[in-house]
Amino acid sequence: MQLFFRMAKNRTQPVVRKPRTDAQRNRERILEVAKEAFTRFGADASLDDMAKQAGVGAGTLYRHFPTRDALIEAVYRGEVEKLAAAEGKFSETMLPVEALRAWMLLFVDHIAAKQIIAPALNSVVGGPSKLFEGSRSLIQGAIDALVMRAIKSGDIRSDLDPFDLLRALIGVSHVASGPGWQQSARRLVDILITGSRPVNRAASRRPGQAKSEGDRAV
Amino acid sequence: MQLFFRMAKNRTQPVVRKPRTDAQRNRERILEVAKEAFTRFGADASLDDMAKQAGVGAGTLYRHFPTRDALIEAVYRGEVEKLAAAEGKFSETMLPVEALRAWMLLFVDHIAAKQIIAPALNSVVGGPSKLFEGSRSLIQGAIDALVMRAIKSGDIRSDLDPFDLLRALIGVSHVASGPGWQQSARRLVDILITGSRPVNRAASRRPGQAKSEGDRAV
DNA sequence: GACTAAAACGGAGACAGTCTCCGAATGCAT
DNA sequence: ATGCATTCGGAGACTGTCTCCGTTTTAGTC
Repeated sequence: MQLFFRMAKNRTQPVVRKPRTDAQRNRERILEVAKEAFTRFGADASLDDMAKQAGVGAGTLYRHFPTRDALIEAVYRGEVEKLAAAEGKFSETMLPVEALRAWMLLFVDHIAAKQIIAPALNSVVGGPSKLFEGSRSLIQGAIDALVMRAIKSGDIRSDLDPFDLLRALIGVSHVASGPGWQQSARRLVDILITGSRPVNRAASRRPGQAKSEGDRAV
Repeated sequence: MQLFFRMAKNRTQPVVRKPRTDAQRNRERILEVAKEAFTRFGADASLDDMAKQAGVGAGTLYRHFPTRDALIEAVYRGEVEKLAAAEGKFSETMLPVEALRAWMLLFVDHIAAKQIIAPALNSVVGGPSKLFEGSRSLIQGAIDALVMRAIKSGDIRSDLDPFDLLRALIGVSHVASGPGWQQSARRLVDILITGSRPVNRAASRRPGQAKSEGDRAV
């Protein structure tokens, strides 16, 4: 009976072995060290150094995480998941626009604070890279839901593409350095929200232009 | 007498020699090759390869441009200068907001099109790097002028920090990849402009929130 | 035109980081 | 206890950065 069961398993997947404990342990130590190293030395800290630091060979590190990006994603997947989870909470307890605003601010706080992830996130919106596919869908799902709700409530223009906002957020996260970047980021989020409101509720352009006619001299 | 004259010269500046023609020629060939290489292979194209391509030794390249950033700045200084010049033209011929919008779009077109420059521009808003100091002041001057004028005309909120907009633009430039980024960038510029209009002319928030109360279910 | 000091050249090589390969070690399943 | 799939780990090939210094070139002078 038991044998039969295993054979059935072997059909679908080669073998379903429990992952070796040392492999698991090494993986976690690498992640720990990597997080430390990335925040200390930036996105291009030496991978070989991390391996040494974690007490494993370079081969081990590269087997677990074939590329630098893969390692970065693994390190920060936790943050991404928190972010995705926050969407649900905000949507339940806040008004549509405010939920969107709160989530955007959280994005800036969580992501931009770890400068390392921002460059890597580019592959989310752009590159041919298939890495970050998991993170991408999580984030995309969250912002899609928030924007949809805000559009339905009438607080956000119906022609707003959530992906545009995501691009903008990643952009803002990119420049997360220099004095006062956090304040600046918050102001930018407000600007983005304001700029995403429906036209009839936002500026009526014609009067604005007409009025400015008198002020040509500067 | 002549000797005397030369000695006098030596006091102020070691010697005022005309720059060697080969140095000048090599410098230009390096720039040419570098532009090509950066656009073909991205920001981390091999510098040694460029040297070889330009028919000079690595030492020569590094003497002219001590760091990668220095080379990048030199390559794209032309673009930056065009951008700064455009500010004056726009300010003279267009209404304040429209000038600002046009310049922002030009920024996206000129800068974001060369993906290479965006990462380097980070040092403009952030890093301790003293490179790009020249470019920084040019760009900053342009956007300062545009925003000031738009504020005076009443079309833009008076508490808008031009530096915030600059940050946002650089951010947008950062994500200049993937399908349709150019359209997306244009939409984002519009959103930023709209979001920067004075509050009394933009959305009045309270009614918006009140109205949204009825739409909690989503 | 020949001379000379200053400047520029250029490539060998030291160094650092990435990534692979494969013999040795390990632990899961029986 | 044992076999074998899986993992380990580090030597080493490779690539790119940047420096050093002997050699070459040139502007300015006589």
